[in-house]
Amino acid sequence: MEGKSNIFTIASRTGYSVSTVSRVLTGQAEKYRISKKAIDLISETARQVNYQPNLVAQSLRTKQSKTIGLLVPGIDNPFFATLSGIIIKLLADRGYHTLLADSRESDVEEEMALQMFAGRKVDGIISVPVAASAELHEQISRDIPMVLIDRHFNHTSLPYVCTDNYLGARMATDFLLDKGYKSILAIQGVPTSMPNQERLRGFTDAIKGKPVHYAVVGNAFSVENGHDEIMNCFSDGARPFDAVFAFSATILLGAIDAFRRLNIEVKRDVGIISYDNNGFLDFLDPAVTRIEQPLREASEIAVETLFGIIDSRREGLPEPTVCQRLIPPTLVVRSSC
Amino acid sequence: MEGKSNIFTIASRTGYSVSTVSRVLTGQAEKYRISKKAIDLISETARQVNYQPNLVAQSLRTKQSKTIGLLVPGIDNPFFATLSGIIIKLLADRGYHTLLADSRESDVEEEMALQMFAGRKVDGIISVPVAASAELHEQISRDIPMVLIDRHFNHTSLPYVCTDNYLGARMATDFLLDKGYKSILAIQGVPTSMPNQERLRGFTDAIKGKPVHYAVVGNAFSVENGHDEIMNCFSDGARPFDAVFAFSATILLGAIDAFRRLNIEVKRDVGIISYDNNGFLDFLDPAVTRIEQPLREASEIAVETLFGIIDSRREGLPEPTVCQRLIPPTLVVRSSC
DNA sequence: AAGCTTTGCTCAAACGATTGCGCAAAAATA
DNA sequence: TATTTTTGCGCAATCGTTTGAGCAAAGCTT
Repeated sequence: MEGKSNIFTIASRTGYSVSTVSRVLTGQAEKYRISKKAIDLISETARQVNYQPNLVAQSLRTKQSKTIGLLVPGIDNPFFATLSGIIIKLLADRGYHTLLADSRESDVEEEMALQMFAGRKVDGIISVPVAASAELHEQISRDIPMVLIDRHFNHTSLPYVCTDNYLGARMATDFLLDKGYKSILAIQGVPTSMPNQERLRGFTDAIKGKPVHYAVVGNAFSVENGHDEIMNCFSDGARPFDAVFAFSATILLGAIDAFRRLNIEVKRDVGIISYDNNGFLDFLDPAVTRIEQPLREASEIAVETLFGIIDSRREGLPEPTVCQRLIPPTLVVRSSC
Repeated sequence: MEGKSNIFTIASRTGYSVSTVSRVLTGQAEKYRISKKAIDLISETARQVNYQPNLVAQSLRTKQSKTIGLLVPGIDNPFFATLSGIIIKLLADRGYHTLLADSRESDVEEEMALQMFAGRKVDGIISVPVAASAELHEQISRDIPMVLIDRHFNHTSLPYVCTDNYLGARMATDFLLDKGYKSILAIQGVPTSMPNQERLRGFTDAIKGKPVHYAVVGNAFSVENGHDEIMNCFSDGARPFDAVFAFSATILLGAIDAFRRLNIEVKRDVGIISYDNNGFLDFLDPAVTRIEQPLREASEIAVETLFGIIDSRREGLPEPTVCQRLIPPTLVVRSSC
């Protein structure tokens, strides 16, 4: 009834010791040969007093919190929101709870979050890192199993599962080239971020040696950036490019908005292709051709990998070989180019 | 250095007792008249061994977890993603962490989440409830301070802060009427959900007594629902309505898609207005007139209210008067009607 | 010099669980 | 009946903190 029942309450009400109660309640009755009578009485009493184990005390004693820390750089970004939704569900299915932190693309907030995870004694961490250096992540991962998702570091032994941004960008660019576009404007996001670098590399590699004019501009995964760069390039009637490759859906939106202002019609006047998962892109007119990342698959692998490490460390087994996976994205063809 | 330093390590390295160390490290040095020498030595040693307090042990002892449970019905829904982002930030600013659970619109998952929050001894709960009955929420709220956001229950004393869905729907409908539309189709979401009921009431009240033809269809806050209902009503050239009021952005998208298939042009052939915050709606063509909910303001009030309860309970003061707020939404006029 | 205050710290008991070890009673075996 | 084995359970330490109470030494007062 009261929200204050603990293992001791049950012990005194049943006349058994706390040890026995604990063993029954944690399902260790067999192992310790508790009588059926005791089991029944204790279970029944526990139900009556509406016993809820104190997970804090449990964590302290067992050194298992049944909690995973999830660190994303912006939960309000639909991409990470979707990703989080999938991961939270996968964790819940395994009986784990999620402590969510948002670094908001700031490395000091990231550091605070990681320290908090460590203090909270989470059993594992799934992180979309923002820091330039792997140092802190590596340090923490010595104590706590960790896997990176969506972004990773160069030259690190941390396990990660990301989509192959290089490949995705090549696919996008090749598609444009196949369609016969002759001059392509790439609008990039944060230049230092790993996905951006890979996309850029994919783009330039794809275009290398082809008789195609191109340029790369931009510096943020934002609507404004997309808008501004289009305004710069296409103002006063200029038509320097016949196709645009937006490195994110946000950039794309800004670009579309700018084109509308400039009275340039997408598809007829200029082809457009974008990166990112975003079902919304289907509702634009024309619907936008894009590179989609297999979020579910990536999440599943990441979670799988994480528990692989957790389990092996718990058992004292040698760690599984570090999983560093790049998953190929898919090209979703619509009518924007 | 090692990740295993605790208060005891520091005690033995400095020669002081754990009590003294604890008091220094929790900033209670003054209060207990610890010498400056001790303070300096202990702090310095703590830094050297990279001491991180074990928050689990701390929670157990102090009965304060510095954690708030946040329960949403679908983190992958941009609306709740945005809301969560704001709330997480507000909590972090106050030094609180967020345990996020996703009920996925299921009341059994909601129940599990709430029980989990209770077991985890969170200091407070912010919930977007999905259950039909307030019972469980009310029960839990006796132990743990709680505030509802976005949705609430009828006849409950639980504090909540929601946007005024009735008012929003009236505003939307009045706007359509002012514009001279004569026959309006409302596509609703989950009929049993509180926001939907209020929106429906607002819609019918606004239309009552006006010389206007109308209908209400639909049953889910989904793209499919929007699509299907439009297909039903407008198929084979029928034009039974000159305006559509979509009760959510998802519904709206489905509707737009259907109109496109039917070769019906939004704005010229039919006016459209929508509910929900979604910056994306500005990038549709035409941009969609809509009712936006002041998420930031609501979140701030909710967090404020929650800490009001937390603080007063901690101090043993009488609880603040129950805060039940309806915040007026705003009409964002674009060109879709 | 005796008594009173202040200073600076330590002791030990919580918080609510888990768990290795041990032990009495009952049952089985000899 | 004496011994061994099994059954069923309890004792007490432990996880890493916090905190009320207490106490010796130093300083002050008269």
